[in-house]
Amino acid sequence: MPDTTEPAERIQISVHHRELLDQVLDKWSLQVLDELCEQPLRFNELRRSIPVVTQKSLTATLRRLERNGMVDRVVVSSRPVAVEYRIASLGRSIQELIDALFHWSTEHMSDVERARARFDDEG
Amino acid sequence: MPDTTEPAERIQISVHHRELLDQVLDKWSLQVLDELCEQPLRFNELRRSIPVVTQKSLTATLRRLERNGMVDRVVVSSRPVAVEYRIASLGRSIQELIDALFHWSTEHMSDVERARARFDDEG
DNA sequence: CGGGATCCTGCAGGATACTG
DNA sequence: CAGTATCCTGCAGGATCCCG
Repeated sequence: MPDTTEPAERIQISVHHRELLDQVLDKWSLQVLDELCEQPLRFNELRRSIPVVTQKSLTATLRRLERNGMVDRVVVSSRPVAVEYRIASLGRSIQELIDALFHWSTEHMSDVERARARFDDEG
Repeated sequence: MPDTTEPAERIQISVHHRELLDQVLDKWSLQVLDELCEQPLRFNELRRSIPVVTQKSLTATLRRLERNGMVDRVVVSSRPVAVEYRIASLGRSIQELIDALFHWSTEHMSDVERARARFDDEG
C-alpha cells in the first residue's frame, strides 16, 4: 500500500490518524468505551447508562467502535436474542487515556468556566 | 452555584465535561493545539500548517479555543494588522494528553486497520 | 493580513414506526 | 430484546465576496 498523499512537512499527523481519533473520541464513543471498560453491557443496558443517547446514535457508535476493533459484539444466547458488548483489547489500550481526559476535564473545569465568563463578558 | 441536574448514578461524567472535551478534542482543535504548543503562529501560518482547513472553520476553532481559555489571541502590531495565537496555560495542561493520543493512534493504527479489514470482509 | 457576512449543501442525528 | 427503515430537520462547514 503506497503512500499517495502527504509531503510530510515536519512530522504532521496524517489524515488517517485524525480520522481514527475522530471516530474514537467523539461525543458518544468516549462514554461507551468508559462504560464497557467497567463491565460488559447489553444494548439496552448501555442505552440506559447513557440516558440522552438515541437508539440510532448508539447503534452507529457501537458499529463504528466494533469496526475499529475497540469493542466486541457477542451474541450470547438466542431466545429473545441477547447481545453483549465487551471492551476489546484495542479498547483497553486507550482506557487510561480516556480516564486521563475525564480527569483533566474535572480538574480544569472551573478554570475553563472562568475563562468563558471572561470571554463572554468582554464580548 | 447549586447542582441542578444529575442524580449522579455511579460517578457519571456530567454533560458539561463531555461538552468541554467535545470542544477541545474535535477535528481541528487537536491539530491547532498541537501546532501552537510548538510555537506561536499567526492566522495564515496556522492555516498553512493545517492545509485542509477552511478559513471559516479555523476561525471558529480558534474562537472556541480562546473562549475556553486554551489559547491566547494577541494583536502584535497594527500596520496591516498582525495577530498571533499562543498556547495558554490551560492549553499547555492538555498537551501531554494530546501527544499521548497521537502516539496511541500511530502505535495502534495497524491493529485498527486489520480490525477494519476483518469487519468489512465479513460484512 | 485577519478575518466578517452570506449563501448553500450534506449529512449527522432525532423521532417514529416496524421486525425477527 | 436488539436492532432496521424511513422521514425529516438543524446546523456544521465549504465557497465566495467583502472590509479595515
